[in-house]
Amino acid sequence: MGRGKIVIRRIDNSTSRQVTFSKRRNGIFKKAKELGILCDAEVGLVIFSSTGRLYEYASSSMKSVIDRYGRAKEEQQLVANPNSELKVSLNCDLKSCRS
Amino acid sequence: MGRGKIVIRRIDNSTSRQVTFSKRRNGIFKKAKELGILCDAEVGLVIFSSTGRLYEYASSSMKSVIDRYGRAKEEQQLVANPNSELKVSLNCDLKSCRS
DNA sequence: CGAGCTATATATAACGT
DNA sequence: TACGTTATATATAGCTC
Repeated sequence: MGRGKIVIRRIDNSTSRQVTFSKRRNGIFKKAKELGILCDAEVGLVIFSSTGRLYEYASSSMKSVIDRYGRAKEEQQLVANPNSELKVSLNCDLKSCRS
Repeated sequence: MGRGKIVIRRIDNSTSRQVTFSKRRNGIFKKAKELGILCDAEVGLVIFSSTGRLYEYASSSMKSVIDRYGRAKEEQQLVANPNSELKVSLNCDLKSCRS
């Protein structure tokens, strides 16, 4: 998206990499916000630059996103590896929640 | 970006919302991957659709991103609220790491 | 440097099937 | 309803200041 087409590989020149990082970081944060609003989704985005600096965006709060992520992952594990008497009822509950 | 300009507000029609969600989700994941590669950044993206389904992308692993996020947040707290004898040495260390 | 400025490359909204 | 298509809106690469 620009004057010339680029190949997606690490930008060697440090200055160019910083400039591109700044521009694209702004772009992806905007996209994340739009997705959250347009589609009523909960979005969490964490980015560490190559210099180690943290940038973040969450449509709600990062804590909320990470907590929910942990719970969702636990559910995935249970469904993939059912090993308790909760299997049947849990599967039913999950399926009924899906669109 | 399309046949018509849209306003960024929640899409009321459920079907349209799902379609837009699917397209934009793909788009933002692509952007996240490109940013990670081009700029040598560590990226973590978590999205919960309005139906509650989880979608995720991490340039490394989500665990790595979340762990690093937690550590970065702790550092931010320490720098913002210095309340220990570690203040001076920690500030020095952090500053020397910045570009 | 960091902040704009276009020309182009991409993403995607509105339609077709 | 889920997939292609394509006209348009956006993002952004390379420059300029």
